Amino acid sequence: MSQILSADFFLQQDVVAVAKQLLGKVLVTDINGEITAGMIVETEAYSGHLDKACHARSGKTKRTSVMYHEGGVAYVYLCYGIHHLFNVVTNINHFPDAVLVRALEPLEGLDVMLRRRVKPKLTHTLTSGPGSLSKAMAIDLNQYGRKLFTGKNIWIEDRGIEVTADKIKSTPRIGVAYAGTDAMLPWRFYMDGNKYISKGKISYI
DNA sequence: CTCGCGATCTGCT
DNA sequence: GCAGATCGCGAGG
Repeated sequence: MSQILSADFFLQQDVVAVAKQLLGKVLVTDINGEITAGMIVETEAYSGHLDKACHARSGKTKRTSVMYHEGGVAYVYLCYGIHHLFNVVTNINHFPDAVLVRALEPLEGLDVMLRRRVKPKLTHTLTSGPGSLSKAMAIDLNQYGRKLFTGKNIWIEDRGIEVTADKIKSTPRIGVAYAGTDAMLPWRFYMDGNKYISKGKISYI
């Protein structure tokens, strides 16, 4: 009943569509035999050179180079010098699109996640926010560029969770006020009512 | 609950 | 030099 997303899934050329399709899918990591899994409940789409909020807006750098790879690899970067943020690279070769995963609903390995986050018990903050979920899932620069469809280390599964269009809400992306009119694009998507949604400040302009 | 702030690294200006 | 796709803490309501 659970199917690892194939390489083809990530080659779709509409990153906004992929951001919506990833809601309800399950992100899994196996780090030194410790399995953790969580349902993706919040995403943001970032689309290539023309998107003023996308890291690829100023071309290819050491940090962004993996965004130019064909879809299906991980783009992980350090934000504010502290937090690792996890993105799914999409689109075909040379088109630097990515989906930022902003929140998960924990499903498996709760004890491992709590230990990594140094938390005594489960609350909605365990995997609410991109930096938090990366810490809970042990995602860091070791995952940079790693393939997401091999079923090893890190991958994404379809477990048949159905997310109908009326359950998907959209808003502008978080923390991208510097992006001019692109800050208003409604490219943040989340599952309505899920308690693990992050509470970041929305940047309208 | 909300607000303000410090931590700490990358890459552009 | 500085701002950034953030978080957790303490103080105040």
